Amino acid sequence: MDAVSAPDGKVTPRVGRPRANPRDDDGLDAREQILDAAAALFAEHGYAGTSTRAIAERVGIRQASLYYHVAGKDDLLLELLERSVRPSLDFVADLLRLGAGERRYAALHALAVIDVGTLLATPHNIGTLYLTHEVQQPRFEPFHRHRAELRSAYVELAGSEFAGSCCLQLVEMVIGLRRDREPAPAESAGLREEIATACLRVVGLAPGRVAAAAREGARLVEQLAGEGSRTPPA
Amino acid sequence: MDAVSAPDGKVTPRVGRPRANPRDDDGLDAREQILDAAAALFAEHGYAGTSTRAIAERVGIRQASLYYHVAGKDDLLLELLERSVRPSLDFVADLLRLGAGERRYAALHALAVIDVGTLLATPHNIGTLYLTHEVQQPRFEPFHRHRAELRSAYVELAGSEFAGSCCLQLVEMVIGLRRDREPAPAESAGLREEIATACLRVVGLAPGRVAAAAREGARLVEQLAGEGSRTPPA
DNA sequence: ATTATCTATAGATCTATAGATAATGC
DNA sequence: ATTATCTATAGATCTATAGATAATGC
Repeated sequence: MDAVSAPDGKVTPRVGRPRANPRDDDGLDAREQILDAAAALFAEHGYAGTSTRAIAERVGIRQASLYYHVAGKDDLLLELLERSVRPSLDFVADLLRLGAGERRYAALHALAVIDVGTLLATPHNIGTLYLTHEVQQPRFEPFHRHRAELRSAYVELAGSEFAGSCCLQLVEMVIGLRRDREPAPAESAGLREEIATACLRVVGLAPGRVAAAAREGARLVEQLAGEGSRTPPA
Repeated sequence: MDAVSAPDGKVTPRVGRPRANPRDDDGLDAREQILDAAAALFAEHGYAGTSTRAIAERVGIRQASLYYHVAGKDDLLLELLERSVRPSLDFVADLLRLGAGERRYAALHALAVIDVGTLLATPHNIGTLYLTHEVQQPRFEPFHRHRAELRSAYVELAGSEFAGSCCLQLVEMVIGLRRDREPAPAESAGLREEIATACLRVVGLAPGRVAAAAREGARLVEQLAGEGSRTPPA
């Protein structure tokens, strides 16, 4: 046994000097614990409003000890941002292929369902960080590239720049809904469908055809989520 | 003449010790100059990312001199936030009255047009501050109340909580569009219509009735904007 | 005399680095 | 010996207050 995860939450001996205020062992390695603490605090107080000291305190270590695991605060934000787009992005290529021609609307529905799902599955509602102003700094360019890829998938499936923007905007509504009131898992499933259906309406699909496209979209989601080793989002 | 505004932009003598770095006289009083500088900097670097020193420097005064006109940084943010909702809110009562019954969709369209208009008219795209995390502090409760009023107007006209959220979300899309690329005034008019029409579609109005509701909505906007002493938004 | 600024500064941060130390592993 | 932490601190902020000063107004 490798001296880290305890199957029952008991404290497990670690290499290195002991922490000042050890928390219950959650089985995560130190970097992951730090990312989780940062996510929670960034989401509540914003990036600039969160000090490295506050992050360290939540983890149970001293402020300076963060730097053994992490290059700096921006390092943390970048990784969290990436985790909020990557899972959706993993499906984009397949969806664009499957969505060529007739099944465009089904694919759009599926993309929305998946993307709302990853935003819901994200720990501590990281999506709130999308609009933090610091994100515009060149340091976060990799995230921007990935989000732009996602956006252009919406544009292609929705049929125009404007319609694509509307869909992305509707999908990201889930961030605010989740902030105002954490939805129960049961509601979440319905929310994914509702938002995806709103996307179909906003792009101008005739109401008579919305239900069919939604059904076909749901099939696409199951097909893609089942197929790879990927986890289906929440 | 009252020693402040110069009709031709020339420097006008002021009461009080001269400023360290006087800018060209823009005719605004000091508080207004400070608000404008704060808006520009908050929008670019965020609230937490903007120091009082930076605001003062943009105005051409020393950091400490701000406090003669302003109680603190949060004072500035609150006032800017209020200015981004108040103009729309001034129309809400009338729209809810006019929109009872059959004209609900026309009133929804009108509300969206007006609201996109005020977000477009806002100096330095203040709307970006809606999602700044500091806004959640109790200090900014007055703004929250006003935005909640606006939101519930959308909910009432759209017919459900969810549909109302969708509309508000679509309207606020203009903030991001404006951030990515400042739209020319000519595009702005079209944008208002496009977004308002997207709202009608997203709430499920039959496509055949969208155009008529949009026309009627446009009439409502003219009627309301013309009627009071209020300025029609940009 | 009044007004709007200035200079100077206290006190409270905050990030990141340097070097010491308390565990385990061999 | 290696690892993961600790303590201590430098250097750079940042907000807000106190008191001085340079204009205009009367």
